[in-house]
Amino acid sequence: MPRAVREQQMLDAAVRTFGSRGYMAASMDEIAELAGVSKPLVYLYLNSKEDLFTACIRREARALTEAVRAGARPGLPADRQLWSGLAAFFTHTARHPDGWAVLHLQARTHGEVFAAEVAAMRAEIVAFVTQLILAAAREAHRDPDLREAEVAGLAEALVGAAESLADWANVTPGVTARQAATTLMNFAWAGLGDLMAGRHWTPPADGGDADVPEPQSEVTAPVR
Amino acid sequence: MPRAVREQQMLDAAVRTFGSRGYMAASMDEIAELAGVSKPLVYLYLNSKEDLFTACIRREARALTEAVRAGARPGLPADRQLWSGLAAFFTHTARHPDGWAVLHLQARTHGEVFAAEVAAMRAEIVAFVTQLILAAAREAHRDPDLREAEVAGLAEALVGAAESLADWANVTPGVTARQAATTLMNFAWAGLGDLMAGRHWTPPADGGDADVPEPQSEVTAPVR
Amino acid sequence: MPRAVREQQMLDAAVRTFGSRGYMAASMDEIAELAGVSKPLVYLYLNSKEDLFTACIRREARALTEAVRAGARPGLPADRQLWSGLAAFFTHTARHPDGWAVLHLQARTHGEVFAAEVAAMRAEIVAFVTQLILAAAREAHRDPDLREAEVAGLAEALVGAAESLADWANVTPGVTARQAATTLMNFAWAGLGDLMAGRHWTPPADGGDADVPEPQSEVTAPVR
Amino acid sequence: MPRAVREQQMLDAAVRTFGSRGYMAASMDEIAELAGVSKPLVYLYLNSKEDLFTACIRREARALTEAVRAGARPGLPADRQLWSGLAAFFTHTARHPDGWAVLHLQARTHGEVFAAEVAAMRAEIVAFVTQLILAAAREAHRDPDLREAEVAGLAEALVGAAESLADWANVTPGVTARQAATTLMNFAWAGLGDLMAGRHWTPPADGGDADVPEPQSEVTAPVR
DNA sequence: AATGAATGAGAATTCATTCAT
DNA sequence: GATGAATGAATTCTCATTCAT
Repeated sequence: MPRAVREQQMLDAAVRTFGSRGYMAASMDEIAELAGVSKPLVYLYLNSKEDLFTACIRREARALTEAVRAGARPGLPADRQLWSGLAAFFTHTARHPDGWAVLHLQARTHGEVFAAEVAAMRAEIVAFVTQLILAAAREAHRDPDLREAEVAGLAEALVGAAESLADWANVTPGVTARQAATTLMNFAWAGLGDLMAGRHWTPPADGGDADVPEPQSEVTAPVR
Repeated sequence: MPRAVREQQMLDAAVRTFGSRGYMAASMDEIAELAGVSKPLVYLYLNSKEDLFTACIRREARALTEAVRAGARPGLPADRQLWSGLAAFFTHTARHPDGWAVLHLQARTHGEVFAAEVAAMRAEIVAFVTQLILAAAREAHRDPDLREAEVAGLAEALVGAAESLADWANVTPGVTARQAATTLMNFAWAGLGDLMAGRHWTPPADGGDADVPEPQSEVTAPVR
Repeated sequence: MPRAVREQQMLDAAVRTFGSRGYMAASMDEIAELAGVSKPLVYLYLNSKEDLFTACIRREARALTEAVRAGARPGLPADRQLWSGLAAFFTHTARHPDGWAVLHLQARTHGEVFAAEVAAMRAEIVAFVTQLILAAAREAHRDPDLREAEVAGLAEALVGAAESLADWANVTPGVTARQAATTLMNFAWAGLGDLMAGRHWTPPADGGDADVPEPQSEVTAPVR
Repeated sequence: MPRAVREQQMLDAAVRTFGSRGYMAASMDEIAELAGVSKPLVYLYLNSKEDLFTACIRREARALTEAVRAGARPGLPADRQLWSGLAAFFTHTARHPDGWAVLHLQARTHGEVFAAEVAAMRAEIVAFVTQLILAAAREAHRDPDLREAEVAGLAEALVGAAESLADWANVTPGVTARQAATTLMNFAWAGLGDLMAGRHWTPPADGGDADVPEPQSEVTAPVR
C-alpha cells in the first residue's frame, strides 16, 4: 500500500484517538491498531507522537478554515457572508467532532508548541471575521470609527461565542448548524451595528473593580 | 499542622501544577514536593489523583462562581449587574490563571467525569446570566416573547464569548478586566435589546446549508 | 532495607552484568533482577542507565587505584614498590574480573563520557608509575636526563603492558599475579635502567616509514 | 555495479560506522545509507549484522597483520625487524583509526565470537614477535634458556605495550609512528637483552602478596 | 500526624530482519 | 541487481499507588 494512503489512514486513526481519549491518554499502540498497521510503521512515517499530533492539528486546521472560507461566499452582503461562514463552521464542527476536539480542546491543553499551531489557525479566522465586520461597516456607508483594538476584541468575542455554540449545538439535540448561526447573528449583529453607528454602551464611572477583593495569597510554600 | 490547613496547601500545589503542567503531565511527586509534604500524606488526605483533581475543580469552580455572584450586585439595573458580574469574572480569571486553566482547559480535556464537574458550574453561570437577561427584559416592560431555547443559546453565546475574552485579555497586554467587560457589553447588549424589542436578524430563506458540500472522505491531501 | 545498602547491591549487580554482557547488551531488567529489586527502584536510586554505568566506573576505578596504591608500600626501594604495585594490580584484576572488564573494555567502548571517566583513573595510575620511575632514577643517583615526553611514553608502555598482561594472566592458567609482575619487571626494568644510564636504542636513519604504502582511499561514498 | 565492489563499499561503510558508533549503537540503516545502498541489499550480500561485523573484523585483521609483516623486512637484524614491524603497526593504526577501533575495542567488547576472531589475529602477531625475540637470541649466539612461558609473557607484554602506545600516539599530537616504535624499543630491548644474557630481575622472596588484603566484601562506600 | 522504601503496569521508541516485486 | 513496505521483539523510563513503621 502506497505511503501517502497509509499516512492518511494513520492520521484518521490518530484524530479519532486523540479526539476521544485526549493527547496524553492516547497510546501509539491504540492508534496503530486503529489504523490497521504496526507501531513501527507509524514511527517510520510520522516520527513521534508529537509530530503525529502536530500533523493532525495541521490537517484539521486546514480543513476547518477551508470549510469556513468556502462557506462564506464572496459577493454576498457582509452579513450574509458572515452568517454562511458561521453556518459552514457549525456544520464542519458537527461533522468532524474529533477533529474539532483536537483543535479546540486537545491542542490548547498540551503545551505551547501545539497551542501555537492552533493559535495560528484561530488568528486566521479572527482576521477573516474582522475583515467581514469592516466590510459591513463600509457597506453601511459608515467610516468605521472603531479603534483597531476594539474591533479585535469584538472579533475575539464573536469567534469565542461561535466556539462555545459549536460545543453547545453538538450537545443539545435539535439545534442545527443554521439555527446556531442565526442565534449568533441575532446576538451579535445589532451590537455591531450600534457600534458602527457610534452608539456605545458605557460602563459606570465608579471603580466597580474594588468590589472584587484581592485574594491574600495563592500558595504559601512551607519551608520544610 | 492541622489537617484542614495541609489540605489547602495540597490543593494550592495541585492547582498550580495541574494548571501549568496539565492533568496528565502533572505527577503526584511534583505536587507533593510543591506542597512540602510526602506523597503518602497526599494520598491519605486526598485519596487518588482523580479525587485530588476533582477537589481542585470543585474548589476553583466555587471560587469563580462566588466571585461572579459577588460582583453582580443585586439592586443595580440588569445591565449594570451583568457588566459588573463580567468584570468580576475577568478579574478573577486574571488573578487565578492556574485555577482558570484547570477549569477551562484541563477539566474539559481529560474525561467525562471531570468535564461533568465543570459543566455543572458552567450551567450555574449560564442560568445566572439567563436570569439577568430575562430581568433586563422585564425592566424594559416587555414580556419576553423569546423562546426558552433561544435565550439559552444567547446565554451560551455570551458565556462563551466571555470565556474567550478571558483568555484573550490574559494574553493581550494592556487589556483590563473592566475594558474586557465593556467590550463584551457593547458587543452583546444591543443585540439583546433588539431581540427583546422583537427585532430579529433573519437568515436567508434558501437552503444556504446546501452550499456547504459534504466532504467526500476523511482522506485529504497531507498538510506537511 | 536502607538505601545505601540497596545501592551497593545494585552496583554489584550492575558491574557483574555490564562486565559480562557489555554496556549496551545489558538490560536494566536483568540488572534489577540480579540485584533482587524492581526496575523502578534502580531508576529511583541511580537515575538512568548512563548514570548507573558511570557510578560503576567510578566505584571500580577507585577500588582499583586504591588497591594499587595500597600495594606499592612507600619506604621500599622504587623497584620493589613498582613490583608490589604491579602485583597488587594483577591481584585486583584477577579477583574482580567484571570490574576490570567494565574499566578496561566497556567504559572505553561506549562513548566519550565514559571513556573520559576511565581515562582520568588511568592518568592517575600513569602519573603514579611515572613518579616511581623518576624515584628509581634518583635512587640510582642519576639526574634523570630523560625528557618529560619520553618518560610519559615509557609509563604509557608500562601501564599498557600491565593491562595486557592482566588479561593474559586471567586467561592463562597457572600464571599468578606475582609471576605476572615479575615478568613485567624483567621486561621493563633493564630498559628503564639503560635509559637512565643514558644508553639508548637508536632507530635506523633511513626513512623506513616509506615502506608502508599509503592506502588509496578508505571510503568512496557513491553519489546515489 | 559488480557485487565485489559493492561488498567492499559496504564493508567500508560498516567499518566506519562500527568504529565510530560502536557495534551495538551502529544501525544497519546507517550503514546502508553510508554505503549508498538499500538495507535489503546489505542483507543479501552480508547476511546479518553479526556476519557483517565478522567480515569487518577479518578484513581489518588481515590488513593489519599484512602491514606488520610487510613492515618487518626479513634479512635485517632482528632488532631492526622488530622496530620496523612496530613502526608499520603504528603507521597502520594511525591511518586506519576506525579499523583499529573495530579490532582493538569493538571486537573485544561484544561477545566471545567476535573476541575469538581478533584473538586469532593477535595470537598470530604474538607468535611473530616471539619468533623475532628468539631470532634475536640466536643472533646473539645464545641458546635461549628462557622458558617457553616466559617468552610468551614477554611477547604478550610487548604487544600489549604496543597496543597502548598506538592509542596514545593517536591521541598525543606530535608523536609519529617512528617515535612510538623507538620509545617501545628503548623500553623493551635492554630488558630482552638482559634476559637473554641470563640476568633476571628477582622478586622479593617474602610473600609480598600477603600485603594485598583480600577485600572483605564487594560492598564499599558509595563514590558519588 | 507522617514518611522512607518499594513496585505493577504501561508508556514511547528503536532495530534487525523479511516479503513481494 | 535492487528496493519500498512492513513488523516482532525488546528496551529505557515513568507513574500512581501502597506498606511498614
